[in-house]
Amino acid sequence: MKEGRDPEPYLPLTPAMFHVLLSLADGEKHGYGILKEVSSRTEGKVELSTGTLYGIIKRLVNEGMIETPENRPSPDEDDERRRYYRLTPFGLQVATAEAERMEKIISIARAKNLLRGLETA
Amino acid sequence: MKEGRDPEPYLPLTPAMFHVLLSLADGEKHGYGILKEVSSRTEGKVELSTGTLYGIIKRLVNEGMIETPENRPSPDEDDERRRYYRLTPFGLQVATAEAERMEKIISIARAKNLLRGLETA
DNA sequence: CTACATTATATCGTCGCACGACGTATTGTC
DNA sequence: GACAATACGTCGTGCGACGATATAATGTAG
Repeated sequence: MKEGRDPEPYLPLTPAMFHVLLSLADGEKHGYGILKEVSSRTEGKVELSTGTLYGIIKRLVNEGMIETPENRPSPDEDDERRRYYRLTPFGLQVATAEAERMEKIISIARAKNLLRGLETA
Repeated sequence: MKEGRDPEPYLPLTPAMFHVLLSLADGEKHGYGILKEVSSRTEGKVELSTGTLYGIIKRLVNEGMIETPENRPSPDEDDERRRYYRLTPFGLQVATAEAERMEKIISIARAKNLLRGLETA
């Protein structure tokens, strides 16, 4: 069976960190692009500051959860200033583990009637 | 319509804080009882230290999310040492808002294929 | 009866992290 | 030519989690 690093010690992720991983989950992006994706995805509710973002990126790279792809995008639509990042397999594992952790908490919240049930119609 | 305080500025809750509110969502408990409930509910994965717990309790009381009930439990099964806490209506609102926030993130994670879909059978 | 574990509450110091402020530079628009 | 937007980054502050530590009552095993 696939035995990589254990994601557990990294949980729970901070909300900001999870937003960044989530943002990269469907394709590589550059820093500023992550900022904009998170903002639009959350309807402007989550506005990561650059201080938050670049600190997180540094840590994620150090921990091997994201990496910089070697090949630049098609040279015509490239921007020299941009630095791209993508999830590593381990980064994906951590993000998935965090999502599963949240799912469990949600089901408890549901059991305690904090949320409408799935079929309470 | 019911117009109380807005829970939004308090979100996202820290995982530890949410665990405490969640613990009180189905009835009042005392500090040590919260510790044990969280531990058993999470299968020992979340072990709040007393430093974490009593700091959180202090803040939650200050912010009006929890309160101490005036009446002690039936005097035979009481323990003088215990201090009980219960959710205020506002505390319930905040916990619910946090649960809803998590639900949204989970649905995004699902959309990006981080979790098995509901009907992927 | 005397240790030791458990129950129970509380404080303190450290460290990690989010965040706003600031800084620099390029590109695009009015 | 000015200003907004794009894009990267650092630094200081402050809050919060957590382990360590303290205190004390109760319950249990030897």
